[in-house]
Amino acid sequence: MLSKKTKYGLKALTYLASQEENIPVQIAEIAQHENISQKFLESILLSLRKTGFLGSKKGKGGGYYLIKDPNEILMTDVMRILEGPISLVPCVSLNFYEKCDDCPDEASCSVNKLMLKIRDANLEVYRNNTLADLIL
Amino acid sequence: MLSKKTKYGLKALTYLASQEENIPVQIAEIAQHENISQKFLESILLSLRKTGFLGSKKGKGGGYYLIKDPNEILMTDVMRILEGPISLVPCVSLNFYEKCDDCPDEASCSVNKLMLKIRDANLEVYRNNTLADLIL
DNA sequence: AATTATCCCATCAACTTAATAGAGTAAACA
DNA sequence: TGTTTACTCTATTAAGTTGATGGGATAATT
Repeated sequence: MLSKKTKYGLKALTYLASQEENIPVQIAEIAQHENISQKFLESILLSLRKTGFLGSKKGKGGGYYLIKDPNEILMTDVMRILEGPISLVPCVSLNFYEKCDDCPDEASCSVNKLMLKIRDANLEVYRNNTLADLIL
Repeated sequence: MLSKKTKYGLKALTYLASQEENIPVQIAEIAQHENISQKFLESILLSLRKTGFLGSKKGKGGGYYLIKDPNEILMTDVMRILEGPISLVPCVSLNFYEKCDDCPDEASCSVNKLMLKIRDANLEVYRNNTLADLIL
């Protein structure tokens, strides 16, 4: 299941992408428009800012705004920040590789085999979709 | 992340598929061979039996065995039993469809749009892989 | 009857998620 | 300069899920 964090994050990014560029949008406005708990959205936007997707401005007229062009925001990057590894199993992860503690040999592991295919299928989608593609 | 239930279930199925047909294999043997908690595996195999993948036999010489040919066991079916819906969001699920409570309109939802593509990509993999494909 | 191994109940600790509260900081404006 | 505005940060918490375990019931061999 997709976490609400990711769901909310994607919705917020989409909302920002549909706004005029570089005009800060307040958390409250996004939260209201997208039916999101404002406090929860706060922390999500913060993490998107810290990872270089968003800029922010404090005080009156402040808010969050996209830093990059929506065409250049890849879903691979967004998903890794919001949802974590794209792989369902660490032993097939490109960015978060880890050996499975219970598995003696990856080469002969049936789960590894299947999850490798799933990883590639998902990467294919995320790599070929930018934030711009999510806007109607 | 893939649940351990699914991981263990897949490993157990693979192990059974590599055995002689119709010869029951004991839980203990599978658990030992695949490094799985025996008690946990018990409940997994039980659910695979109740859903028509496995047969079982009690008493001495008992155990679990595959009912169908590995070539005819689709990963779509296995995954739905072990892991649940293939879709990451209920609003794009074929078998477990549900409207999102927070989303007023699916047609204009960016999450829906992306997750539809992910669902199709995953279905493509699971539909084209049988248990037989997992065996080396 | 005794042994073997599945069946099925119920419990439990650990972890994660989603949400909330509240105090701190920086910018704008009068 | 002081007040308002809105992001920043930490901490807490309720609820749910996961993975594991224990114990007894049931059925099939020997």
